[in-house]
Amino acid sequence: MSSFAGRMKEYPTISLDRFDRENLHARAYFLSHCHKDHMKGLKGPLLKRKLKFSLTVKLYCSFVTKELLLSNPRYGFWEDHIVALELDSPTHISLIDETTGESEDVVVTLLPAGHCPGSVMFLFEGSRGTVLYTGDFRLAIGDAARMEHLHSGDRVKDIQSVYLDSTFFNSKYHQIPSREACLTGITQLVRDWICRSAYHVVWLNCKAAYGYEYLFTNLGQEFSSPIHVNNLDMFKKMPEILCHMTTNRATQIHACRHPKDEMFFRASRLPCGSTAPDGTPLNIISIKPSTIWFGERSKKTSVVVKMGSSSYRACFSFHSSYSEVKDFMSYICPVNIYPSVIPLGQTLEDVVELLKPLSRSRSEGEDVVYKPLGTLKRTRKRCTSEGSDSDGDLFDEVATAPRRRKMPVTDVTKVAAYTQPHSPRKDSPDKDQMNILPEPRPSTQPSNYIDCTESNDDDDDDDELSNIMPHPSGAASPCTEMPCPPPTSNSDTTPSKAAPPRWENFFRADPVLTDESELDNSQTQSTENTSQSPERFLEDEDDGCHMTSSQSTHISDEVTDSSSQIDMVLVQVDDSKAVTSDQETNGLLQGGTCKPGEVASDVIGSCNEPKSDSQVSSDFELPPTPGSKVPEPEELKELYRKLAAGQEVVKRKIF
DNA sequence: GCGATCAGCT
DNA sequence: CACAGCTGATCGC
Repeated sequence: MSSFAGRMKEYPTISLDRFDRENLHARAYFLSHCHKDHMKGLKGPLLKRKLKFSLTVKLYCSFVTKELLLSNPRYGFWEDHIVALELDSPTHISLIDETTGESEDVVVTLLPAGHCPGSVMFLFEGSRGTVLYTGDFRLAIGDAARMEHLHSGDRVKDIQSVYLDSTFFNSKYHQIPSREACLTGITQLVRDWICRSAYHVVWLNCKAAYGYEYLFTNLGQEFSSPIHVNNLDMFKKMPEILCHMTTNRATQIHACRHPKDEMFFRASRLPCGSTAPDGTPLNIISIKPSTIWFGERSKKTSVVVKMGSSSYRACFSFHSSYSEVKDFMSYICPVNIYPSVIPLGQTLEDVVELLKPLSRSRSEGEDVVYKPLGTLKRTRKRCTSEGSDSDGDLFDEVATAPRRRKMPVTDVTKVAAYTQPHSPRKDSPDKDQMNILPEPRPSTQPSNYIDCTESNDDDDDDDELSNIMPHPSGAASPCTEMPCPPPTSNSDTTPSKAAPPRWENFFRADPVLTDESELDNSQTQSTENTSQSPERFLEDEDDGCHMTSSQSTHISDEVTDSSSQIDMVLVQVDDSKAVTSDQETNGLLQGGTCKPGEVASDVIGSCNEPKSDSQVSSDFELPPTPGSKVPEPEELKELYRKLAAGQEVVKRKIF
């Protein structure tokens, strides 16, 4: 959470992302994005009164932020005082003191921040130097080099100060998998689940905040099925978002909310109350996007980790990792870096100390080398990174920014994707800014997918699945192509592949349950229907869990090597890895073939029961799932025969 | 009645 | 482990 007080040393007459206290006297306001912790005081009565009598005080933000802000009527009084600016378009602003008439000019440029729809950074240029206020951001490594307005000609601008989103500037978050990698993992889990039957639904447990639209729109696109959310009013002018989301509950992917949604989920209900009209209980998994949870893991994990029988954590970050921040700051190498977020468990001093090596600010003990011919040069020992200066600039002027090769601006799509993918055109800034859809990276699609490689599950409770899964042996998902098969009343049959689903025939739009007794009732019923043991609820909350390893590594806690910036590869399972190392170690595949109804793959780690560090074989000694199909001796025999012959025993999905 | 602040909760 | 909120209680105006 931002603890930025609102003002920058260099330009104290403007306020950013804070609108209370001293900021009430600002000459101009800037809002980087529409998250509440950056809007403190924005609807305060004092500010409202000030606006009423002011002709010059404005709020500057992106077009999307303006739209999102004004979709909340409580901010309606800002309407005539908001100036929406295009991305990457330097704009001259006069900062006028209305009492004295005194004026100061600055040029501000909005840079895409990749944090949530409409989020931007503000670059200010004026008589007191060039400063960058980052707001909250998620940029990938190398993105800064592609940002035109951080450069002047071929060189990086000389930036005096950066007011930095340091949320994850901590070695715990040294590496966070890329947006694409996280998306791939989540997509795969969703695919595995919703393709089992029409009654298999996914609940994305996302906190109510802008920032998940990237996930929603990509999933919506991937499965040609819109995501159910409570409200879409704020996106009414953003067709690219709108077309992948819906307020119609008859869909398989949900991101709806309810004040007691976790309780609903534990009762096998969706927050919206949607049910199948024929009374068939829905099989719901929850996916909770998290970053901090992953950062707390001492071992590397997959991008998606199974928590309980039907709940998953998926890595997902709105903020840049340590490496990404480091890359960004090393590249622009400002004189000062002021953190605007103090991560939990750290002090301001900790963060400042960590940031010092990335800035040009003079620190104690740092030598100042005087140049015989006039200007002085500071040692550059710390302000280096790849492509840094060679000896050639030994006599650089003090004010010279570090020399960095600007990248061709041909690959800005990824940088701008989250907020605005293209350089805005003058004729339709709105439309441009609302296009937040990045192109998914096809290269990260798995080439081989093992439906079931982890049998080290908790589960004693996936009955609902075993009743429904068409392939008790845990073989490949029936869904091998999109769109998903239509729902069938007999879920034990493999659905036909061609026809698109007709959800209206299978879902009933019941009013959302609010009555406790009704909820309790539904819970009872649901429990009966699905044979879920009460223990499951405990497991879901179990935090004493232990990661299983998988091929896909994750947040790395190594701070030593900044060169290893490779995104964690998610789902690349080659044939030789058709059996997980766990299984191999355990000489497995007896009871270790996939349990019916299991969603598991090399991408998905599991985290449901406390296990020993060595990931003991007791993983596979769990009692069989009640109601599941125990392999017949003939089947086992056949399995052993295939194993002995080196044949495939697990079906793979080929993409 | 409203806003600010905090505890508690996801 | 909670990234960004929400609700409810309390207090002051």
